[in-house]
Amino acid sequence: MGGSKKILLVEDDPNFGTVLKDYLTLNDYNVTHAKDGIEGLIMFKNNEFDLCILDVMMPRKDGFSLASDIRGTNKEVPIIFLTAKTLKEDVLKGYQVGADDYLNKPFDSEVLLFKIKAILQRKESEKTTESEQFEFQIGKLFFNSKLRHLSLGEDGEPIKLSPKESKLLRLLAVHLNDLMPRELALTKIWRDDNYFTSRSMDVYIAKLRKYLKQDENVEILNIHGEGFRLVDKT
Amino acid sequence: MGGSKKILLVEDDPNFGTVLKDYLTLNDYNVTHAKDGIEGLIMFKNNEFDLCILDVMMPRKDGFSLASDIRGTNKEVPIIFLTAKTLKEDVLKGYQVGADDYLNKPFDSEVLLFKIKAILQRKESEKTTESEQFEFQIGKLFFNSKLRHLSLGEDGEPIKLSPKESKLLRLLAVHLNDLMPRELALTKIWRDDNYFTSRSMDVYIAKLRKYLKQDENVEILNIHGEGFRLVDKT
DNA sequence: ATATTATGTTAATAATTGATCAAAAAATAA
DNA sequence: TTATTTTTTGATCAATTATTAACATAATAT
Repeated sequence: MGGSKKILLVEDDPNFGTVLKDYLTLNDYNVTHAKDGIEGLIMFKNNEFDLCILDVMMPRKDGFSLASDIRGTNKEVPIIFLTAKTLKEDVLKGYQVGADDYLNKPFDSEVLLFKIKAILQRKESEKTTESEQFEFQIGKLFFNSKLRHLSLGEDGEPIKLSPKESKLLRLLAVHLNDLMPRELALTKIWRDDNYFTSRSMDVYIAKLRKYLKQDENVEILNIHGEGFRLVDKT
Repeated sequence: MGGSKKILLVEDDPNFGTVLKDYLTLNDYNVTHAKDGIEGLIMFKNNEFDLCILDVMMPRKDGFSLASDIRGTNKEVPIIFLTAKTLKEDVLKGYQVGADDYLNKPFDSEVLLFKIKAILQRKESEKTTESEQFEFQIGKLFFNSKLRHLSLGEDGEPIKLSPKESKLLRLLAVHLNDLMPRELALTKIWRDDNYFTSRSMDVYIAKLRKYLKQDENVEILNIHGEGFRLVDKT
């Protein structure tokens, strides 16, 4: 089945895990079942998943720790926690680590399906808005967001950009000559919108401005309170 | 306080409702408390809310029914249900009617805060995708409400407008040659209709009039006690 | 006619947001 | 580990924006 979404299920209870896997498989999801956090992380790194369902209490590496690691490499993939505990600290910890949803065991499987569907739909509509374009020409500058190279002319000696520099420039380039909302960058790249991430972003804008000085027709303008605009006056 | 989000809280238990309202207010939300579904619906129709928190079991009109009515006029606003019941049918019903989240009473208030924050952030970033009209031509003037630019001719040197200036001009432009009720601007832009916001709006009208002088055929007229009218005599 | 309320406008002030440099902290590679 | 790169944070300054006061005129009602 080609179009089925890939789910990473990390659950140490073999019975429950198997049942859940079968249930999801029956509902047309492509499920990979990892037995603990360590295994989960390895599988995550070696595959591309559309969604992660993590048990919280697991030997070797708990769900929170795993979620942090996952977020370390991927700030996009939706995460759902399964937990027997209803402790407030746990719930908060979950949201802090970037959970998309939370389910207390025992839960109804139909509810889980609903949530999965809702979350995947949300992500889907976000994704279609922005293509996976990674090569841009901005004035005389050539920018490859995958290689993180910025060069003057197609084969000038490239400046190497850091991951965040590159992601930010890419977002700006996608919205060339148009507004790139501050919030968009903060939620997409920093995954949190607060005073500090906002300051951090400003620092990156300053860095990019330096790089872009190579072409005097290219600049990043601020729209106060809204965001930034990468303009090409050529 | 300008930036505080407006929450409609519909809860029939007076004690619980008041406590919750106070708690949210303390956390910088602007809370309107309705005592039952009917009152909630009236309030919803007369205001602009960023989020609705609805109790499920209420006299006169239950939360689901209210949610349907709300969705009837607004498909965007996030809805959180509060419920004592944990019935699966209820949860599904809630999601079907367009709930964004679900909380079982008793819940921890900090968790609620987290959810509110998460949901509002999500909606905020979705909003930027929205395709609202943002380009207007008024006489010889070209106005882009997203970039907050006003220029004489399609590519004249643009005047930069402030956020409120831009929002107000946009509302006027949407109602070009027609009445733009004072109340509309106050609820939509200032999110509060009182003496001070009203005076503030007058200040902004004065500012806009200055900008619009660029085209002698464009002006803002007052309709005493009603609002303003942006006219293009061309 | 006059009291009252609504609007017009300018300017001062307060509050928010952004730019930039430098240093600390954290993450990653050698 | 140590070295290097990347990211965050702090501090300071600059720019922008929103609100309010003050004083004006205009419209309406009694």
